[in-house]
Amino acid sequence: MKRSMYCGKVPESSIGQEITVCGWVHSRRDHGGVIFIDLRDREGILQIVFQPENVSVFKTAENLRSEYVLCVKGNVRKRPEGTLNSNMYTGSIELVVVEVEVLNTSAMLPFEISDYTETSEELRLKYRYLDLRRTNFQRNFIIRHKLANEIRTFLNEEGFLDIETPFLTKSTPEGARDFLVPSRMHHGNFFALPQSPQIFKQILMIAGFDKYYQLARCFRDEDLRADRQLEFTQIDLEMSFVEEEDVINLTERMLARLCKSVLNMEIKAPFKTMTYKDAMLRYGSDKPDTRFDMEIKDFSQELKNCGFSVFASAIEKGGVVRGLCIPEGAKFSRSEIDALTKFVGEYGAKGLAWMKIVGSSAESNIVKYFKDEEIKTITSKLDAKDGDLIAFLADEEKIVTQGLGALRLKSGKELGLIDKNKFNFLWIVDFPLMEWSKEEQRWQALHHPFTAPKNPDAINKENAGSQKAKAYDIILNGVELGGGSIRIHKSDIQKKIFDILDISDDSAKDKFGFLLDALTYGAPPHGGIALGFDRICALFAGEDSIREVIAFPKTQKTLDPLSNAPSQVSDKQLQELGIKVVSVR
RNA sequence: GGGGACGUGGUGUAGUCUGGUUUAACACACUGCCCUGUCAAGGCAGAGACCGCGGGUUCAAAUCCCGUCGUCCCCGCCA
Repeated sequence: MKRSMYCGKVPESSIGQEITVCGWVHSRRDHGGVIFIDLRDREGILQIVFQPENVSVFKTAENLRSEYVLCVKGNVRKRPEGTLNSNMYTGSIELVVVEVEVLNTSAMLPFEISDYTETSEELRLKYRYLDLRRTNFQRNFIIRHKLANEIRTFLNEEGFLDIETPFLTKSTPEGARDFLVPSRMHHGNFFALPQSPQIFKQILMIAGFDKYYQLARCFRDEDLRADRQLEFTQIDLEMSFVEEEDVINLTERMLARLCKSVLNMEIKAPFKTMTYKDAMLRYGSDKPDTRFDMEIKDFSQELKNCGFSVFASAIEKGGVVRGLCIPEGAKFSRSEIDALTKFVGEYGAKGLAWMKIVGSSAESNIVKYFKDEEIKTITSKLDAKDGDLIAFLADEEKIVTQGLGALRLKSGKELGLIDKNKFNFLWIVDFPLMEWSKEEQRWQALHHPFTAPKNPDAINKENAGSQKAKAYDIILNGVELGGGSIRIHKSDIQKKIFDILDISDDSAKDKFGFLLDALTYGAPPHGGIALGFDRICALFAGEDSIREVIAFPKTQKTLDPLSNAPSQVSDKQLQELGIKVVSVR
């Protein structure tokens, strides 16, 4: 018997035909005199009917169990009146068995392959091949494939060339921790797996390829989160002879096309744009979720002379006072407010000041320190209404921004203010080029040190903090999909930037010398963007974690329960690589 | 490196706060039987866990304490 169709794709028009399908026993409903099997393949489910007239086939059906693999030949027919299932594509038809072959049996499953129960992720990952049989996974990876395919088609049409860059590259200690690969031929030397193809794609521009793209695997040896894995895929692209708006425009057209072709969703371009400064001030985040309002307001001017010493002194020390109105928060109990205080404490806030709005007045232990007009300013600026809670943070700007930003997001989620059907794309622009690192006492690039300044002639060590970058991040529903920039294409400017970043000539030469050299041989103006492909897949599939769109992910402790990686290696292997294990933690 | 939540038959959970009524409960899955229109099928019967692991307190521990391991979430980190 040879398969002629996918179970999930049998059309109503095939009624009356004899077809052959293959798949897994999804469920079995034995009525004694008639047995139904839901046969599942990657496209969906088809109901198979076994009737007692066909004695040998019926006997086989009585012994079928979950996840047995079958090949079934039968006749497609319309289901009898009143037995239609409108929840499935094949719900109006069924296959009456003529012949069945059991291709394989299955042991009892370690967990149910059901859309109705959640199993621990550890177990699911250990038996990933079973987990991946779930219909939502089959759907997720079809979406992932469609997205990848559509991206390639789009970029090909736009004249981009898909060029591979190496996995075995040079370690560049700026940025994330590298995965190191020991060199057998050169003991004591190491390759690094790429954190991104950044330098190579710039060199491809210098080489004249003009438009490059790659669905590039990247590696970062950092701690994991729901949206981070050790290895991940990014849509990496670079273009020559362009400015910011060219890359932005291309990205918008690509994303709008993905929405249309994969989700059948119309997205209007151009997308909204917000400056970095605005995003941090109003949303407390460089990746604001604009699906709900709840904007943060600054009171550093209005309250600098207020009677509440915590606020006044914070402002005097150069900090800020900002507030957030949580709708219907006045009903929060003391312990609920304590929990909020603890929550903002995770971001360094030493306390949380609050006022409950009851009727038209404010109530709390700090209200007495404020003049009536100050309260009025606060409530009107925040548009606070009866029953709301106003939360304030007073501290250095970074702590206030992060704390209120996180509180806004948490409250928005918990109060159900987020419309899950919205797809809000947003560009963040006008990024600072550098920020001061207190730990290292030096300037650090906000994106990376190859990002072009808006005004390269004006920049110096004194004004570096106020300089803007030709950089842009694309945000979707509060998730950073990716970012890019126009790069520096002149070696003198690149040297100047390294100088301001306190990367010495020797060190720059050692780390990035090959790029600096390349910039001296006719580098064209160029720029690009890198988008997190896994995050895009997760958002398009409606998943919260990128692990749901990656076939074989690692656990949070960076283990693979399926293969048991990482694992110890033999002494012989280590010897060949010239590696001595000094201590084992 | 730090904070939090969780860990109970194959799976998902209840029981833990307030130790004893527990012979550890329920649902699903599993095994057997019944059933000709179900679709998260139904009915009857059955098997299956010394409650992550180690130690302690107590007459008595799934329950309290200490330690440890594992998973997830968050902070740091992720140019």
